[in-house]
Amino acid sequence: MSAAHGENAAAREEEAGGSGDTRERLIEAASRLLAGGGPEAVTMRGVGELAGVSRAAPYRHFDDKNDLLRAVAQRSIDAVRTEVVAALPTADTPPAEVPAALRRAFFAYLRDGVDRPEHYRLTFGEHLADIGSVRETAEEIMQSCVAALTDGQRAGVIRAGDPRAMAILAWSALHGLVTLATSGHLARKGLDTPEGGELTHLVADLVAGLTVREEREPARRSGRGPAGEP
Amino acid sequence: MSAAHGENAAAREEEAGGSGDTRERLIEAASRLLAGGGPEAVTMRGVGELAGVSRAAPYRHFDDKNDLLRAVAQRSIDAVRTEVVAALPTADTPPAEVPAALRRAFFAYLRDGVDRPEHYRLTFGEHLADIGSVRETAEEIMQSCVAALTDGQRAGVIRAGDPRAMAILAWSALHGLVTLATSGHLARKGLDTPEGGELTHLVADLVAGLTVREEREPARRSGRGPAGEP
DNA sequence: CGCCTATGTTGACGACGTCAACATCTCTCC
DNA sequence: GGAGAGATGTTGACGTCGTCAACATAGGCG
Repeated sequence: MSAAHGENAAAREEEAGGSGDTRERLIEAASRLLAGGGPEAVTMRGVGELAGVSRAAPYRHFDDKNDLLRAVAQRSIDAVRTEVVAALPTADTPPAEVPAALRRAFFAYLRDGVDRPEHYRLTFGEHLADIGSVRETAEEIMQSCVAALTDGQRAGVIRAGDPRAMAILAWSALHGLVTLATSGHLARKGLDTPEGGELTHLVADLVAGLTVREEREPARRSGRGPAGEP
Repeated sequence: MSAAHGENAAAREEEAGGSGDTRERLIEAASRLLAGGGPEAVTMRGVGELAGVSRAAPYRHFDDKNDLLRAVAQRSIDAVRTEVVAALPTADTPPAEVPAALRRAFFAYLRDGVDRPEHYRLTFGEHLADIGSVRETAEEIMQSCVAALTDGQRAGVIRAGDPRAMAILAWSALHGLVTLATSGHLARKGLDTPEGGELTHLVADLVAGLTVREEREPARRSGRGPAGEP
């Protein structure tokens, strides 16, 4: 009832050169199966086989299937965080470049989700139980976004308002775009190229809604959108 | 490969007084199990038992488990559509009341999702395969929203911009709020009462972003939010 | 050397989705 | 009325899945 997760044997041999290789191969195999057919396609037997071990071997490294999937999800959200935080504007970003940086960060998030839909759904969806750690990482991304918006407000390029509320709405919109697009509720045409496509425009609109109003209008339907960076 | 779904026997005895009762009980049972523990908790055996029939009886009314869940999802989204469309402003709505009507409609959507999270995820999530019909209903909701925004623009209360893009972003934001809230990524405190809570404020902010700018500021953190209808 | 732990294997169990075979009930048509 | 047909429901069985128990091996350490 109170044991931490993933406290299976061999959890602590992190960088010991031993044979932690197997654990790695298991995660990789699970990740591959996940990408191929969603969580249902990740079977312990299949993972073992793909990793070159037997069907019960994964239980030497993970408590159960949920624990294994959690490791995959954690790895996935860590990558998202790295990418998004790197793109977000900081206090040092010249004010004029803040909107472009926001667009880059938002689009990176969107792209991660759309490119690996099963990983995204696993990470931010409902399938997983007991994902405290994943949730923490998500909260870190949120905090970075709030900080970026606050900086932008100080610099006079982000409109007034509770930055946390704005970040939640922006994140929700991105999350919605990813899941709606990948579940087929949205046309997804043109997202193959990073610059083109409807989602690019939507991200631009989203950022436009966060910035202060100048003479700029929503910038819709203008051949090359404002997402081509300065 | 080309057969329509749900074309099982007895699919056509819709209002025939016969014993279509069983089909109804099966859907009800599946719905109950779904609400209790997600799609994994919906087992054909369990559905049969809860409906008072045997484990294979559901196959007389549905092609397979997916078909049964699709029926549940269709019923769910139909209810959402009815509720949301009823709340949306129409061309006859006095301009001054358009924002409030939008808030009501958006909040109804949000509330439906948060109140029955498993149904919502089933309907708008990824679990289901071959949900053409569900997707069509979702598209109808979208169209109604686009129409409402267009009317609002004509009436001068909705800001300029591509109404379809605005509707997609708004829907995405609502969808994101629902799924993030119900998967625990968001604090969900206070949503028990329809008027209170953070989500109410967020919906208000969302609508504020769609309306024309007057002297109004984002209206955050003001004890009783603008969601208490006029 | 002998033991302990980490790691890996096979065997087995129960739950699940699903199909086939059989039973029953009802309606229709002669 | 009776015979057939179709709709509806039942049990039996199969293969797959997650998971545990029992057993095997191998390496480190006293």
